[in-house]
Amino acid sequence: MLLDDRKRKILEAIIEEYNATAEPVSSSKIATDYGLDYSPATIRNEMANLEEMGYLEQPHTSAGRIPSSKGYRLYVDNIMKEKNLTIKEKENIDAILQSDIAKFENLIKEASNILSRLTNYASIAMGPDMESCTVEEIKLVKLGHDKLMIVILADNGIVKESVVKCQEEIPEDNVEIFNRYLNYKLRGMNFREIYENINEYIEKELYQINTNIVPLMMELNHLLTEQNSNVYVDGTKNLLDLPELKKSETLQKFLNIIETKDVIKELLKNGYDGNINIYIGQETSFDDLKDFTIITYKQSIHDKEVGTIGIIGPKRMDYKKVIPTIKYLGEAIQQKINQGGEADGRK
Amino acid sequence: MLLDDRKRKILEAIIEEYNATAEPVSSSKIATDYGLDYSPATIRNEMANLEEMGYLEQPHTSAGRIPSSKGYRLYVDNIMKEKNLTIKEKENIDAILQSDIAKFENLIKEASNILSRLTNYASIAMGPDMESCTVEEIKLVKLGHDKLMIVILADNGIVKESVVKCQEEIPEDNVEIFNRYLNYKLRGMNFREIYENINEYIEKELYQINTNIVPLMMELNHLLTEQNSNVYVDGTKNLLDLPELKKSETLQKFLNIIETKDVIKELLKNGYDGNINIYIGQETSFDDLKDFTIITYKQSIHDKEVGTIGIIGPKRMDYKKVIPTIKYLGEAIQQKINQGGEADGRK
DNA sequence: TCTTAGCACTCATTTCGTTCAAGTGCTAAT
DNA sequence: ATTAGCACTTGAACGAAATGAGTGCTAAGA
Repeated sequence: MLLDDRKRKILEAIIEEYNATAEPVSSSKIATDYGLDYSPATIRNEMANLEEMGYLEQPHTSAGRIPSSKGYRLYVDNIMKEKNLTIKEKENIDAILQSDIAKFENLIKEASNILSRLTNYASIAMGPDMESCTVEEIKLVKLGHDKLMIVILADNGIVKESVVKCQEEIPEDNVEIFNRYLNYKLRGMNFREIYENINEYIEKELYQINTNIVPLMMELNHLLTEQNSNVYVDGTKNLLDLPELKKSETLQKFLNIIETKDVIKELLKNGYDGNINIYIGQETSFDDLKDFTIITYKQSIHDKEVGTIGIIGPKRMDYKKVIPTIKYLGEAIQQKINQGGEADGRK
Repeated sequence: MLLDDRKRKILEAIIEEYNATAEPVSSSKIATDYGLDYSPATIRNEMANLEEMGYLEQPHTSAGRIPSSKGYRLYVDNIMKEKNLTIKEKENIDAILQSDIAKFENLIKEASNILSRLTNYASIAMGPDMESCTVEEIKLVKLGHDKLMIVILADNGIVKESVVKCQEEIPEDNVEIFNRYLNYKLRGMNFREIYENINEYIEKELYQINTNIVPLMMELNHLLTEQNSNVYVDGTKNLLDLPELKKSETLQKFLNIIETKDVIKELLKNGYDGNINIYIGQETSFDDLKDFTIITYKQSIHDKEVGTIGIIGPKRMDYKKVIPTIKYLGEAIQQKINQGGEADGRK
């Protein structure tokens, strides 16, 4: 069967109506309210066709139709026209991003928070996988009389740090020695390499100088292996009022996704076609996600992934608006990341 | 009416039964299963009395009784006997706390995570209010060619840090000057004092040396004012299966508490009688909390508050077990915090 | 050949009465 | 003071009937 223009128009109308009401859409509604000059009967025939083609679904025989994931996919890819952000909206986003957030993890969290407020869905954010990063610099900083802070600057610009409390005061010059030695040994090395091979060796070398190297190296190891890919979710609250979550079963499923985070992590890690990825309903094969859509935007610096932001909301999502929003924000952040990087340096 | 021993025994039995089943408890159940040598009719009379005294409630005329908040309060304060942790359980907790987590925020999060796993309820954690802290030390650390990390050690041992990306490379000796100057000016000063008064002055003084002082001071300000009292919630998932959350209305209320966090923040901040505080149901006057109990434990170093951990669960909570657990964990952490502080320093 | 009016049919939802069982409160006997 | 006995209350479960939204199909009209 051919997907002619009338079918597209009808599908579009159904999606728009369904997005607004979350109720199955009847033929008469489309016939009367959407300016298509056909009788309900004709619409009905077309709806039957669209269902046969997999773009619509029918909850039960005597109900209206709702868009299937395939229907939404078609809509997103071929039918809808993205609604550009107004200048006002853009200015808003720009303004929020003005402030100097240099610590990347914070930037990504902040961005995700903005996103959830902007879209009124829940937002998700995840740091990068650091395994393949290399060490650009290590610094040990003495704090007070008994604390040492380890700071690692990675080649993707991300800074990781942690504080170790020592048993006794460490002389300043010991710190200096550690510092030099660690940099000498570890600079340029891969995170994974370091914790797989070299640790024990260094520990032995430095143990004679100061036994406090032991907890220090433990913490260093911890810093290197620590999952940076923690998933942050924000704005869950936005979704709680959705009619699709009124059934406590769906709500449970949703909370399960949000709480366990494994599924989200999995999704955010993959992503194949460019920065922006859209997963509509059962496209992901995670059953719990079948009523939800996730849209992600991957951030990178010089081709190195540094994190991902995104939103999760009902399949019945305002794609026309949400997609441009996430794109704009994603690009704005991208620019902000690259800004000081090397390019213009203008503020 | 007098609260005699038999009444207490019956109340105890009812609470125990209700805690196990989450169903209204009938007189016959108590009479047969709880070794009280009375007939259902007698129990029934006593139940009526207990209700009159406010310790029990009746969902509707022909139902059994459930304990009221007042009933639970009496039970917790005067009736139940805390069930001491087994040696095994204590060892378990000790073992988990072994690892060297020096950054306080992480320690408190970790502790709350343990708590949620130990109790099977949701756990909450909150950092301290830093407003009244004083600066013990400030360090600026140069990272790479264009980044500066600001590190502040507060008098309660908490370390705060942030990274600023600069417009151009800052010479090592400028950093040194900043460092000395900031320490000279700010050491011993109160967080609030600093951001209220002195900032602008310093900025002027140092602007001539290097204009990058501007974003630096902005970030410093941000570090000082930043709400450290963020509330972390963990293990929400544990509660989702509870029968009391089967009604989507209660679930919504619960999620609202968890998401907005204001209520929790409020509670965690107050707390009047010692480290441990127990809020049972409507004792808090937050209506959404009326079906829940929150137990908190306040952590401090040398009388300075450094954070709070706690749990949130159904009113029908296993108090006998939970309270000793939270006490033990709280004290263990307390010890861990104080450990390196100045006392013995033994590992 | 495409469109549509008309109508029978399906099925979720609502409503209402009935039954059922759990559990109480009260009275009277012990 | 305790308790057996019994009437009474009430939520929950079940089923039948009514309701109504919306479809699918047929046959007539453009």
